[in-house]
Amino acid sequence: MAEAAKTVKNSKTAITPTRDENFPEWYQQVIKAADMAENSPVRGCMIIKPYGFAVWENTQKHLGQMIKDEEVQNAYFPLLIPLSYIAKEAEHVEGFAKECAIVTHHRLSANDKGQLVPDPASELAEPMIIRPTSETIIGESMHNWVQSYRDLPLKLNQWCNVMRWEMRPRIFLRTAEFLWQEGHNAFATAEEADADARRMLQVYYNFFEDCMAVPGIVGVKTPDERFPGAVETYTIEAFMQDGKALQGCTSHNLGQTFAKSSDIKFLDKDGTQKLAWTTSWGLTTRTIGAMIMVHGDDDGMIMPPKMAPHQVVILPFLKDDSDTPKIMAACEQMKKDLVKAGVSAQVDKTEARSSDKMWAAIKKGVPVRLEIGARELAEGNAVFTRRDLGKDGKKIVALADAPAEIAKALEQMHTDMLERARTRLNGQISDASTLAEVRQFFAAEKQGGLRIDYALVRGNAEYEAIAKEFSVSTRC
RNA sequence: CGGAGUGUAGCGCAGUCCGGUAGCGCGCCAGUUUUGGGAACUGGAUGUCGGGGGUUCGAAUCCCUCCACUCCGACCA
Repeated sequence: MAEAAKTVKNSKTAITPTRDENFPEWYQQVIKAADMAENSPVRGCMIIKPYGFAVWENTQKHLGQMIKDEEVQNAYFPLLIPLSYIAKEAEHVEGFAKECAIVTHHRLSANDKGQLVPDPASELAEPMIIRPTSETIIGESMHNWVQSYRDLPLKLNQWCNVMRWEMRPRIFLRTAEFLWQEGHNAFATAEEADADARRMLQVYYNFFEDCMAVPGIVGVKTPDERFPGAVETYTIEAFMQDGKALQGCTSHNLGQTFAKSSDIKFLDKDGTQKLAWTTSWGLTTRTIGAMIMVHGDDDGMIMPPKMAPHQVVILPFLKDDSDTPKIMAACEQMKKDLVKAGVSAQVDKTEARSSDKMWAAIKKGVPVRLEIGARELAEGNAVFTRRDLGKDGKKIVALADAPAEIAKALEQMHTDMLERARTRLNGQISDASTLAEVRQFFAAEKQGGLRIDYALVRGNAEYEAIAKEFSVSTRC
């Protein structure tokens, strides 16, 4: 009887329901259990909590550097865009009109019932929209800044928030307000622009693999799914554990569409006025959702080491009060040694019981847990566990070797996570055994609230054929 | 924005049909014993019953209305 009860307890997962039982619900529970984000009083807008925001900060850190390495400069443009700007490009208007928030007044005043209302006297001569994307307002600056071919290429990026009034919001994946970086580049020739759109997609691809441990599948959007106004939209699709694809980020070759509407002209070497060619490329907080759905398990989040708010959590095991100062000092010293070895670490100083601290770390997906108690100090050992290997992944090393060993383990963990995700992805796609099934797979429309676009594995002739049919490319 | 469902303590829920003192489990706080993959006992605190309006002696419960969330559609750069 007691035996049976114990079995049940041990087999319990931290997250209910499990991935198999209800994937969308599992996703939300993981976010809650990891304390990453929550819904806000404002419809469709999320509150990103410190543990979730730290993941975004790591995105800014790693991807931000990769973008700078492409000789792109950071800048900042206004949140509000005059309505006339966005109205300059017909297709663009068509694409965004239905989800724009509009600012029409600049002041409140009390009406005769004492309620605060927009002051009728403060109505703006021209309404402003809250940016859903910044092509038009950055185009206006490019118009001013570009005179000569010597001013090109001009490469700008901004980290900001944008707003798209989504009807069915979903935390991280589709929110009315979200954070992103948007890059906007201008070139003198069509060839340079297309090469740039592809190169920036490659930057994202590298970020997906090298930092998020998410294997990407590169594709080109079909004409009706292109960014409004774009000549070509390149995309990276990531595959979730439920077999669905999620658009991770996009890179657009905008041709001369926006150069035309914003009048971005330059005097070329040959003395003639020419229109510039532009690109834009963006990656949003949605990728955090993708990371969760690619890596999480039934005990919660598993953070890829490079994206983890802290890579190691040091768990002090305290029993006897007299040992406490000694153990805490050892933990703090270990934290310093880890930092010296290039590993970010945090000591769990909460008063929770050891097992609760451990479960908190498991649910948050901290890559490595390091246990330090009286036993370790007495034996001169350190016990650490990789989150992705479960309780069987415990490793015992000499206390002094721990920092180096953990640094090594984190690297291996990244490799393993990427490999695991890639194997799963290949399995999902090769499950479709006939050409008809594969075609159906790529042509599939929305399922369970997540959009399925299209994707394919590179280097397979059959998939290549389908790729052609669905206007998907295997390389960028 | 169309269809369906839900809103009661921090979380998960019962109570609503048939109006009559606001409940349960977990969590939280205090204490004791415990402590290395989710501890046990004892005691305790916590509610504009989503908001507003109406019916009634009396509303979580009935009626109207608004709001939010979840799922299914539509939309999705």
